Amino acid sequence: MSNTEILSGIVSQPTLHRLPVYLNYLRLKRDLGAVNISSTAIAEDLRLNPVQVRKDLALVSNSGRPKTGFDINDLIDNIETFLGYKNTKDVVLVGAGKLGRTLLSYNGFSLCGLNILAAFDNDENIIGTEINGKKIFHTDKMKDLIKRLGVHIGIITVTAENAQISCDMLIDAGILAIWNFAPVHLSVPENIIVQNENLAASLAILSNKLQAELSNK
Amino acid sequence: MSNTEILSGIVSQPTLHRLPVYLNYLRLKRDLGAVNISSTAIAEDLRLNPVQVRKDLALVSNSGRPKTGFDINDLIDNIETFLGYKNTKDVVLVGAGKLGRTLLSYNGFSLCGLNILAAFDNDENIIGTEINGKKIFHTDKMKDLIKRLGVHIGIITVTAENAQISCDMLIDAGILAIWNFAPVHLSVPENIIVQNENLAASLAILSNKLQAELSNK
DNA sequence: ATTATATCGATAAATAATTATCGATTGAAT
DNA sequence: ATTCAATCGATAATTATTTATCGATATAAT
Repeated sequence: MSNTEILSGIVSQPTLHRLPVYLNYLRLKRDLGAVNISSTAIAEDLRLNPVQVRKDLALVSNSGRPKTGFDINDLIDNIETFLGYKNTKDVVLVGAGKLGRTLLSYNGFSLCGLNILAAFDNDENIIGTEINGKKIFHTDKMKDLIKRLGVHIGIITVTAENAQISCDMLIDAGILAIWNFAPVHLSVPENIIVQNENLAASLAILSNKLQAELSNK
Repeated sequence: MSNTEILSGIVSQPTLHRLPVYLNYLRLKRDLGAVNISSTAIAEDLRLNPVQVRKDLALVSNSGRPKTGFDINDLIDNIETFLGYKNTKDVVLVGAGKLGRTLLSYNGFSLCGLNILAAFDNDENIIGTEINGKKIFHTDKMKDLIKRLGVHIGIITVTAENAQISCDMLIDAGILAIWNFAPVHLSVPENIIVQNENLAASLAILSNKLQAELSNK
C-alpha cells in the first residue's frame, strides 16, 4: 500500500489547495539556492499562518527539524509524492477547440504526472491531425480507445451545450474521474468524480475582494 | 452605495464559489422552461445540502416563497447583480501566448461582466496584431495605457519565469487586482489582490479523490 | 372552509478549519 | 559546557462552515 493510498481522503480541501502552492514556492526557493526553509518563512512569504503551514507540511513530511526547518529538496519530493505527481496518470481530452488545443500543447502537465494520451472531437476538419504529438480522434472511437488504453480520467473542454453528452460518453466508456472546464454542472452517477474548473468562481472572488477594497477607501 | 458594495466582504469563500455554480444551473433550468425552483431541488441536483443552498441564496435574494420556491429569473438576476456581473469590469491581459490568446478569444467573459480591453506582450512578431478585436501592445506601453484607460484588473498569462516581473509592472502601472494564471506565487504589496488560477491544485484534488475511490474498492 | 404538505427562513447544534499556546529539541553563540 | 533563540510538533482554544431542527406560511387538495 502506497503512501498516497494510505493518506488519500483524509486531507481537507483547503490543504489540498495549498500544497501545490507550497510546491511552486519551494521550487522557486530551491532554484534561488536555498537548502533549508522554515514554516515561519514560508508563511511570511505566502501570507499564511505559520501553524497552518506546519500542519499542512506535517501531513506530507517528517523531515522538519527545530532551529533548521525543512530540507527543501526533501520537502519538494514529499509533496510531489503525496500529490501523486510521481506516478503518471494517463488521461484523454474531449473537445479540441481553443481551450482544448491550449491544454494539449501545454507541457507543464507532465510536472504533475499528467499525460494526455489523445483527444476526441466531432469536427471532421481536425480529426486525424495531431497537436503536440497528441492525435485527435472522432468521438465514435472514444469507448473503444478508452477501454483499450485503460484510462480513468477525462478532461472536458467542449462547449457548455455539449458538456453533458460528452460526460455521458466518457462515463459509458469507463471513465471514473472528470476534469470539467465547461461552465456547467454535470450530472453524474454517485461514484463518478467531477472536478470543476470554475473560472467564473475565481473571477467572482477576485472582483468581490476588489469591491471590498475599493469601498473601504 | 450599491448592493454589491454593502455586501462585499461579508460572504464566505465557499459561498462565493457556489454562487456561480447555482447560476450555471439556474440558467440551464430556465432554458429548459422552468419558472420556479426550490432549494431542495437545487440541492438534490447539485448534491448539496438544502439548508446550505437556502443560506447561500438568502444572501442574494429574498424572493423565496413557501411551497413555491424561488422565481428562477429573479434568482438569476439577483445572483448576477450580487456577483457584479451586471457592471462591466475592464481588464488588460499580459502574455499573448497560447493561454493568453485563448482567453482573448473567449467571449464568455462578457457574461461575467469582464471586458478585456487590450493585451501586452514582448514578442515583436505579434505586437500590433489583433485577437478577437483586442490589440496587442508592447509591454513598454503598459503603464501609459493602463493609466489612460483607468483599468484596475490585470490578467497574467505569461510563463512562470516572467510572472513576477509582469506583476511588478502591472502594479507599477496602477493595477489593484491580478488574476494570475502562471503557476507561481506572486509577491505583492499588502493592498494588492491576487487571485490564483491554480490548475495544479484542481488536478491534485481530482486525483486525490480518485485515489481514495480506487483504494476503497 | 379545512386540512395536508412543501417550502422558506431563523435558530441551534455539530463539524471542520484556523489560530494560539506551550514544551521539547536542535544548533549557534558565548 | 552553558545559555540562548529559533523552530518543530502536539494540544487547546477559537472561529468558520455546515448540517439539523422547527415554527411560519403559501399553495393545493379535500
